[in-house]
Amino acid sequence: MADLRRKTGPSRPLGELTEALRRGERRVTGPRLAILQVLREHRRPLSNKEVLALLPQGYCDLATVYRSMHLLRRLGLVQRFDVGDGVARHELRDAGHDGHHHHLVCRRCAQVVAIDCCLLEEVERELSRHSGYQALQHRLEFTGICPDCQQR
Amino acid sequence: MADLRRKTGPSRPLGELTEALRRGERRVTGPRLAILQVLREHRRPLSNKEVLALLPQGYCDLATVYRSMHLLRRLGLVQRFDVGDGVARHELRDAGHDGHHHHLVCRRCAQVVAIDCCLLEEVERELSRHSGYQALQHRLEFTGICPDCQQR
DNA sequence: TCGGGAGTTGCAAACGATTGGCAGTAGAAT
DNA sequence: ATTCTACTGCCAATCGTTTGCAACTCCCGA
Ligand SMILES: [Mn+2]
Ligand SMILES: [Mn+2]
Ligand SMILES: [Zn+2]
Ligand SMILES: [Zn+2]
Repeated sequence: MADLRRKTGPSRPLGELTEALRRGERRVTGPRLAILQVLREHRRPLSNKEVLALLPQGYCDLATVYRSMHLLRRLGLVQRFDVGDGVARHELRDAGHDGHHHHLVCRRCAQVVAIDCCLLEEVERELSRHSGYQALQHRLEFTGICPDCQQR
Repeated sequence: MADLRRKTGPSRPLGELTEALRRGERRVTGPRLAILQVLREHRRPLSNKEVLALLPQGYCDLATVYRSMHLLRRLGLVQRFDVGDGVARHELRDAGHDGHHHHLVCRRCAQVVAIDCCLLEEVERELSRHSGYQALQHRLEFTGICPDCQQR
């Protein structure tokens, strides 16, 4: 089995991201640029509130973060994650391949381990053949107790 | 690869379920029995509202459904699913093994295909070794376009 | 069979995340 | 600079879920 741990590479350049906006007939605004910067600098699933908090003081409204995140997702720039606590989180996608990936989250302290490789392509093909469903996608998240939290 | 489709067996008997309640120092009440009946008769992920609607008219309160579902989950009798639409769903666990399973849901009509086997035990072992995390669990759901919806 | 007490329930208010309306603001093309 | 719209801030509205509390009921022991 391949190494499951993820070696996070550098984020794709900001210019490439704004280019995606223009291609989508969307405007490159202050709030959107700032949100992209935050996502580029913090490469882990962030809630919209967290994104807002990481923005310059009072820089934009929470509703704008929500709307921007919807847009970025429609454009395929971010991936959405649901841990099951009723709060959506987003993370910038890597360049190249479709960039989707998965996580291992500690159930006590929420520490996150990123998982680089996805082992479900073959499963998806088989599942598609059996079920007749097409254009399969999946969401997969692991939880566990991290080494630190085990010592208590 | 094993057959991914799930052959749903009969539900575990009601007596076995109420026994679990008693073992957990909990009382076997009218609402809890009725909710268990609904879960036994509809073996697919149900939202709390759906469960309430399937109950005899005005039988119990939505808050009671929520509280009961929490309890059933703590006792390990039901499994919770999050499709990503902000609504939690629950399904009765099978007897025997830990009973967890996964689904393939159509993104257009929400038709559900149950997936019997879980192929992630080996992955979890490997992931635990690499990361040091313990007591791993996972949530995995597939989506796609079902055969019916493809013809449009 | 008959209390009594802890566990449960119904009802409504509270909550937190997310969305929608709307009038004013600001990209960007001309 | 002008103009056309997309976009934003502000705030109310939604929606799923949780919680406080008084009334009720399951269950055990007398
Ligand atoms: Mn990640
Ligand atoms: Mn199922
Ligand atoms: Zn994957
Ligand atoms: Zn599994």
